[in-house]
Amino acid sequence: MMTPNREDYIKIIFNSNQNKKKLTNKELAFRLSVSAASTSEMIRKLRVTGHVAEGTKDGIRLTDKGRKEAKDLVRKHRLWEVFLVDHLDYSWTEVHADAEVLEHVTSNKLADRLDAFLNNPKYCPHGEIIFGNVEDRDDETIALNNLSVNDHGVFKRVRDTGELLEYLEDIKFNLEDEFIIKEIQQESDAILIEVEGKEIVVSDDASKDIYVLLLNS
Amino acid sequence: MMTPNREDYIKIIFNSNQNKKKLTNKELAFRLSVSAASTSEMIRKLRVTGHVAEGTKDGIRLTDKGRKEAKDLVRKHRLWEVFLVDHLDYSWTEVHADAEVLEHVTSNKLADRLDAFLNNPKYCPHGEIIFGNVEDRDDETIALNNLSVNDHGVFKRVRDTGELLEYLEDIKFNLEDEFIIKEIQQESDAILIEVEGKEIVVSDDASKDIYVLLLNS
DNA sequence: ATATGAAATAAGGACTGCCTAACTATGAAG
DNA sequence: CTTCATAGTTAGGCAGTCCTTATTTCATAT
Repeated sequence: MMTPNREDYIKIIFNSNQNKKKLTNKELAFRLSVSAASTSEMIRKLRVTGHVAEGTKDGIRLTDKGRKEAKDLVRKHRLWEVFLVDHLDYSWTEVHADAEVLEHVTSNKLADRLDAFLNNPKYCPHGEIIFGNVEDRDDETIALNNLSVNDHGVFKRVRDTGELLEYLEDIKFNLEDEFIIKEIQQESDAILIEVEGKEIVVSDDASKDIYVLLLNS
Repeated sequence: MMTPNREDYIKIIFNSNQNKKKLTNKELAFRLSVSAASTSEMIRKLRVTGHVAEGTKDGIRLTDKGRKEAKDLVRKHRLWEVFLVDHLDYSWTEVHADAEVLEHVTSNKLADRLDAFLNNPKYCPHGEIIFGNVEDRDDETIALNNLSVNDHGVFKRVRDTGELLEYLEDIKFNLEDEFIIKEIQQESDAILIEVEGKEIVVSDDASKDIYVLLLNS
């Protein structure tokens, strides 16, 4: 009944719902690189199985059942990421591919045991919360692009979007590092940051995917 | 191209080939609980992909390519078993189900890293060798049913067949335990064994799946 | 030489998941 | 309020996997 494919649909819907963005059919199709007809059809099926809510005005939304399943998957994905990084020497750019397939074949027992083995981690290597161990972030992180010169804070979370991670790895960026904003460049809005004694430049685009905890305010 | 299903076919063929048993279409169908037509069809496909040898007289046999793939899978399966038992507190009766699905989604990178993490184990929890770390057993194990009264030896390997494992778990049987044959019962051929100060009875049937290293000779 | 059982083939069914093309609904601009 | 563009749905179909039963072919032991 639930296939990896259907699970991927559910995860994307969950993600959008979390971000309070109204998820349209078109957007979903785009994200999955399939036609709008395909998503219409799949959404219909997922309504039948009770994962996607019926007749909503505010875009495609999950039911409680669908949300539970999505959280389960995300939890498993992130637990595997922790394992891969902490114990198998994966870098944070490498983890995604393996975690992605593992999550779909992970029984609840396995997830629970893995969780215990990892000492119930609260965050994955990218700083995302692990459901079950934390329900919501207990700190108020905001995207880096909202900061001003002289603001200082600490990196807490990076949205997992391939290229960004590679760049951050290159410049030896680490979560929990403290930083201070030195300059925000004209035109580009790129941000010059001092962190751990070195200066790095983060493009405006990238800065939207880096979440920080502000320490001055 | 390779699906978990096809991989299961290959594993079964590999297993039979290892045991030098001529594998017939019928036997394969029986083991997979499908019709003979299904296996005929699948074998045809696996010949096309170069996994199963063409026109063999001695039953269905793998090609080098097929054998390599089977060994890979078996290796992954057993590595996961070691992980589950050694680090996630699985009992040896529990490991099979999870290892079975994990093996199909395990990249070579993941397998290698896991292998290193586990310190290149030579044997899985049932005493089977892990390819890559050992190519063949270096000891001469024989099935328990070949022994005579007063023979003594050490348990080395148990064929993974569900019920047997549960029974052995019940009686706190462990690999590497030393034992001595006290008695072989009339009629039933059941074997009375003394091991770790306690006496256990192993049915003739079960004894064929327990492999030991003989210490007296 | 033939009967028997094994294996292969033919034909088709149930799924999943995708597509294009056509149609319908919706909502914003005139 | 109508119109027009865009979003969404439905219909019909295709490819792929894996299975089935029914039938044919093949090998071999008597």
